[in-house]
Amino acid sequence: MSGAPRVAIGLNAVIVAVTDEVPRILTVLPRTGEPGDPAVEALPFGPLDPQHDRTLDRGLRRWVHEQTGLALGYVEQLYTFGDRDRAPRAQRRGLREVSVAYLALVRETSVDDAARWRGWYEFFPWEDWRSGRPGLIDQAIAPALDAWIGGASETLVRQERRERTDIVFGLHGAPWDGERVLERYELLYEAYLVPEAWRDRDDLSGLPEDARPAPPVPRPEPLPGRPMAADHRRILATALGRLRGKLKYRPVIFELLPSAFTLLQAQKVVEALAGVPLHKQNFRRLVETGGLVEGTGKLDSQTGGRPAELFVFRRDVLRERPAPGVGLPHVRR
Amino acid sequence: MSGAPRVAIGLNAVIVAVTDEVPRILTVLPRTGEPGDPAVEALPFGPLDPQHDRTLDRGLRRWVHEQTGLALGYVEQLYTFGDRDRAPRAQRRGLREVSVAYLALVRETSVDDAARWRGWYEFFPWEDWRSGRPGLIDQAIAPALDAWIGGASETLVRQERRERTDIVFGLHGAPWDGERVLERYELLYEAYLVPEAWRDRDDLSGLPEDARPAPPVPRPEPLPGRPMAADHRRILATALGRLRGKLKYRPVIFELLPSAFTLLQAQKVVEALAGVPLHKQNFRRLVETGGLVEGTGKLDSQTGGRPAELFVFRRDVLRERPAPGVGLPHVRR
DNA sequence: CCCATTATGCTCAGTTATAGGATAAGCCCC
DNA sequence: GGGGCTTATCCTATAACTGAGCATAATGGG
Repeated sequence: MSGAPRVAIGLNAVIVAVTDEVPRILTVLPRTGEPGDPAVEALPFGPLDPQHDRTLDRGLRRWVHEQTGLALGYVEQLYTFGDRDRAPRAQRRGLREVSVAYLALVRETSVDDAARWRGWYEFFPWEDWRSGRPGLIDQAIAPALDAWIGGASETLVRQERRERTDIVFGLHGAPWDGERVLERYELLYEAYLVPEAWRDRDDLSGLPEDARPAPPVPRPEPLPGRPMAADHRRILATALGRLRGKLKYRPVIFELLPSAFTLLQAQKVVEALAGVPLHKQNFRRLVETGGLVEGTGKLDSQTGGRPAELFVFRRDVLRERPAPGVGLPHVRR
Repeated sequence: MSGAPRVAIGLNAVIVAVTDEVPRILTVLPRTGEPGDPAVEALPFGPLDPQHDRTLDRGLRRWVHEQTGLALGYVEQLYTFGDRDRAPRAQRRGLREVSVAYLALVRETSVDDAARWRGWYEFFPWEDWRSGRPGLIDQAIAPALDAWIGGASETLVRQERRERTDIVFGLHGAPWDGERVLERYELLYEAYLVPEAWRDRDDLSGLPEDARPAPPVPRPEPLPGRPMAADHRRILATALGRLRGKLKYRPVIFELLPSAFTLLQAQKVVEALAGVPLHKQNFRRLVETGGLVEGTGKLDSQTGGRPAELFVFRRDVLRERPAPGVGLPHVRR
């Protein structure tokens, strides 16, 4: 390492939109790839201008607008990532990069060429249960994790690994918890089942390894799911988990919907993010009796069947009820 | 301001314990007070060692232990505070201080002389509803906020202020939401009802003020509630709000309880943090049928009445149910 | 005009939450 | 040793909510 490390602070944005029932996030192609690298996309990233950015989120809005042309509306701080090994390349330059990640919800619009929309589940194919339990889990993930569990020499370690995989992936009778997105990704990372694990290891070769467990031999096949630069897929997982949790107690979907919408549109947005199908009549009952929406009397006849009434979000609900959300059902077994 | 501002990163800890039904947090007396300042306490604060602290929370644990002798158990990242004006004194030295705040839950123990335990509600007297709605709200807060609302010259601004005070303080028929701790503090800050608002303003004199609204004339009496250094009371408010939310869906109280406890002890801890009284029989049913605890068969006869059974936390519950928590009732009107 | 399609209204049973009555098992005091 | 106080524990009545599905309504397309 070259000299005493400095600390740099940056801002990451997970910018979410839902169109055509697909949840999407905005990615960029970082220009700073190393020669010969495959082109891995990254989350939009920008520095904090300590003099002029009055708050962190204003700084974020500023450079997101500069980089992509997007003017962000709803923005919420997500988490601050500061692990020493989170950005091995910066680390080799003697820089400790701490990044404050934000979640932004927008209505999808076209963006500058430098950026593009990507389906969220391209990065986490195992998170989309809208058509039932993804086959990927039983076909690829569970066997690979079994191999990882068996790769531990000590019984106790094997037991811990088994317990953890069961909980986070809902195996052997444990329920599936849609919010544990990050725990699932981190487990796959530790088990060397995502490409980032190997890449980071290579990037760190020569540095002290602390207590990092030995990688499995033979090297397992990486799972489907698009990798990202640095720890950005971890940030993305954090965002999805947080958003899924937030849906239940804050009316955030309306940030993603047009000002007037049908109830099915709203339901599809919730399903897209939660990753589970919902019961139509109950969803309707929930948002209507919960006072979250009010009918406009206008109809949308683009439905293919009976025209649907257009609804608008009732802002007053924030005043009336402490925690209005849409409430997701538990996935039953 | 002296030269181009640099960015410094620090870590703050909100360390919580509950003893004798009083929720407490650990404070320190910063040695860096300006001459003539009244002694304002601060949250424990320490730097990140970019070279040796592998993760942010390890850095936190390191210096918390060095400063106070405490070895932290449960630690969770809270929020990252980076407003330019959050630490006016550092700012005048040309430093942009970004601070990552953590929440730690411990069982109260004695600490080094440099630190001391303070009741949480000393800082937020209006948050403790265990004996009913605090008189402070109607006697002092509501009138002071009324004056602030009336102090706006434009009707629209007055309307917004009215709406906001109603929502966050549960006035004029709006429900009280125990989680809006930060919103309440920030409202009081904006209304110049907490000492920090005036202090920060004085500290910033000479600097550009942007769109900061003019302070009210005449200067209102500050409300009861102990002030803190910099924006630490804001951090504290964030922590209380987050903890109150978390109680509902994660079994965090057990971090604050001894390994064996009676159900009433557990209930009192929840009440202390949530700030509301709970129905005893229902609390018992909730934690018992929720599988959060299991009886040990041993009895505690220190109760003053019939001896209570001692219970322990069932770790297995994390495996069985996605979101086990104790569930707080809504405050009804 | 029949049919496919989507919207919307309604029911029903099972579950969960709120509130409180009733009883149990200690202690203190006389 | 019994009455009264205190806290623990069990249990029930009622209300509210949830998940699931049936039935009907309103379109457009052959």
